[in-house]
Amino acid sequence: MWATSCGAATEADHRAREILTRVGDKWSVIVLYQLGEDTMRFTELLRTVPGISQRVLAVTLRGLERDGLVSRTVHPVVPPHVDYRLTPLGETLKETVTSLVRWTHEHLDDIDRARESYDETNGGPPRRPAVPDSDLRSR
Amino acid sequence: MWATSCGAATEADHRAREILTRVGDKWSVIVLYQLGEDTMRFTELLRTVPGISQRVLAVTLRGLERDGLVSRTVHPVVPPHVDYRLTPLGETLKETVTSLVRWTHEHLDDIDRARESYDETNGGPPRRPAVPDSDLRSR
DNA sequence: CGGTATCCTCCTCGATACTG
DNA sequence: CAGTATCGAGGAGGATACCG
Repeated sequence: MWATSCGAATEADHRAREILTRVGDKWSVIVLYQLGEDTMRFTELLRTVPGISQRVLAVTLRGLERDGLVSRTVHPVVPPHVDYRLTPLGETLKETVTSLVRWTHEHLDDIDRARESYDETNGGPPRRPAVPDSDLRSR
Repeated sequence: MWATSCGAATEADHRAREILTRVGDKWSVIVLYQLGEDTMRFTELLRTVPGISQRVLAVTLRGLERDGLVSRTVHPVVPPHVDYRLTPLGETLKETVTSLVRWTHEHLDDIDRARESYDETNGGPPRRPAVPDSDLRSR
């Protein structure tokens, strides 16, 4: 229903690609995965997803919330307490996300080996374009 | 096994996130999905994945090939004939990718609605940082 | 046909600092 | 605790041109 022999850029295709961009985004998948395990607070996510910055986590959560995948609950206490959890819609994605993450863990080694052998036959790992040094413009 | 309460940035986690970046990349998922349907030639993919540029398709395929997910077969004829298809490793990802794409199509409307209602309660869709208008340089 | 080579432009992400 | 504001660097991706 998608891979029609004719490659017309339908509206649905365009939208689908847009959504995939969100779902496929670097951090969204991980955050969704974590929330699939349990309801979590902001700082908890910040710790559990090491490497993510405060700002990016905030942006990511906002995006997921806007898409209706994650809900945000503020408990009016002090200090503030905010819970994030999957919405029913988010739950429908849970299995797919889980299998994606699981696949990744199961095949880390395969990919490592594939890359090694690829880099061997071709010359080394993908090289940087080699900065022309004369690129440092006025600052 | 992943969501350990302690959020130490293990090597595996780091690698896993790297792989997710590849798998979750905008175009990779779509290309993998297409190749899941059938073996395809370069130009065929170029048409079937409307919106992708020649360069980006080439880069994407190179990446997938390096990761051992896609194989490239050159038939020494003129004009050149090159086939791309999933490797056995790529096949192991097929189901997950398919369900991801299917989910996307099934929930396009849900997401649209969620965004609308979100944008309604908050002020309009996420705005651009407001281009300082004096940014429109010569074109 | 199936790519590379360049160039250039956003847009994402990270670091840092400040606030309710 | 849970964010927002600001800034700056880098990479992803598009347009275009050319090659085997």
